[in-house]
Amino acid sequence: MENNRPVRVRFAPSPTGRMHLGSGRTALYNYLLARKTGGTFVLRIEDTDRKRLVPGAEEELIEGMKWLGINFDEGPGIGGPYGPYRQSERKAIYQEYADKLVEAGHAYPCFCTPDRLERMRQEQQKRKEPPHYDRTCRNLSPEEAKRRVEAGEPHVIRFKSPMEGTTTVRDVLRGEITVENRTIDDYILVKTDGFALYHLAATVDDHLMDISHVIRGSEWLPSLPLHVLIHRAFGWVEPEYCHLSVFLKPSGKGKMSKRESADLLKDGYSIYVMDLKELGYLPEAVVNWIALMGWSYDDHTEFFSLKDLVEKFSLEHLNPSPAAINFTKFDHFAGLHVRNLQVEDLAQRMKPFFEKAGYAADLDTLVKIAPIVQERLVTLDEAPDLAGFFFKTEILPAAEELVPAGMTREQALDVARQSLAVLAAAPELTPEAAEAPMRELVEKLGLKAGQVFGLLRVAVTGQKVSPPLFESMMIMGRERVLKQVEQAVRMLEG
RNA sequence: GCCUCCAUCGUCUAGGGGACCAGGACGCAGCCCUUUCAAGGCUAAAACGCGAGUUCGAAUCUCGCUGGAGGCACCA
Repeated sequence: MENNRPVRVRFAPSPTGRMHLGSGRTALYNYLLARKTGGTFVLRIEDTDRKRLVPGAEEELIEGMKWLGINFDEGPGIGGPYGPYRQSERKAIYQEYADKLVEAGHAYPCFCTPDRLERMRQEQQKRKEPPHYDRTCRNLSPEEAKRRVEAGEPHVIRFKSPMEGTTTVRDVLRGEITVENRTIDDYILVKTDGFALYHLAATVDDHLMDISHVIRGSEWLPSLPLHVLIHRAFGWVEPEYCHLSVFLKPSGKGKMSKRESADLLKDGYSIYVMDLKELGYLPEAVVNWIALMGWSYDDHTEFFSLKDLVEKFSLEHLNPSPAAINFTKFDHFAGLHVRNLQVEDLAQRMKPFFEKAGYAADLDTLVKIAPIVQERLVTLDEAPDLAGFFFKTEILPAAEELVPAGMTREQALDVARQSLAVLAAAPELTPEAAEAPMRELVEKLGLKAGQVFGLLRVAVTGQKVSPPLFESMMIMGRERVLKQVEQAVRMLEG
């Protein structure tokens, strides 16, 4: 099915909202196929609807792709031989091609008012008919239509779709799909204001930009016959089409709504790519996770870097059925990729999150901390909770937390005093030098390691949960550690 | 309502007529390891939607049903 000839593919989002996981995956698959085949990945902005334009959306989109590591070869900002790459800058091109279609008899001007169309639709609804244009203006003579257009009468351009027969299209994932032509409406190609609508603009651009494979969301599948018909009306050969399954909400019941997306954030999740960055997820994890929603490599390999994916990706292993978003599995991948990082890299990436939490974290210390927090993190955002104490000027545990479960305050005091003596006597506070004498003390006292180390953990870090105790003490330094334990003794005395 | 697509453990999936009393992963439960939290290791429970047909043989092919999803704008 798929050879390895260099493809020309495009990701064609409209800047009408935030970049979500679904668009991220579409961009990713396009990118992967382009890199895999040594082809070209084009970014095209579909901004023909000026009313729905959201300021900053294009910027966030490009930022999101950059964060994920999905770089495009041609597009806004960097240009290319097939530009411009914003459809709003291509208005004249669509007008020209719409005219060609009218001249060739494949399209016609329609003078019906939005008002009339609305009434028509309502009646059709009432009669339980599918909403469609009744083709009134299709029957106008070309002469009359031309005269009214030249008289300046407001009009749209509609596609003259065949009224009988069938149209067969091909989708890479689904094979041949045949539809009855009578179910294909005379869709509007150009609006009254002269702007092209998606169906015309995308089709013309895909041809003009020499796109070989259209990989897009399956919400476009129903309009595929129309797009193919437009290509054919021009006498063009259509590209290969590949419609990706949709992402469903975690319950599997339908697509995610705006409301539900907002609720998600309260649980520390989001379907918006840049939110995930903010939440401390690694882009590597996002890529790995979404790549595997609708694509698989074999029956056991799940950990992939972007580079791995470029090497392994192919259209054959795509799955046509919808996939429910599963954030629990995402967390799993997030953890795997944190653990996969080089220590220096992890330190570097944690830095902004420590700073955001109000800690003046220096890179040298973060490099020391990284190995002991690495296997405990799912997101970078969790790092300051776990290891912020290293940067605190004052660590003040609550006195009652210094008393381990099943122990009296007096017993705890005794343990603290003896621990302090042992630690102070140790040549240095490294795991090698301090752990063995401490364990001897535990044995001598007839206690469990957890009891003694738990007390010390709270005394030294101020936390009940922390990275491994002796490693932490080494990073903190002898002086601070002893000061903390002395403080604990005083607190237990008082 | 109409059109189209989809259908394997709760979820993501492997599977493409015999290798499948269906494999992996997440999660869940239990156990091991253990100074907390993790990580890691082991074990368990857990699926071919239903019905016909084709075939010596069907999770795999065909049809029907059911269920789910998407689409039906002077949005993309």
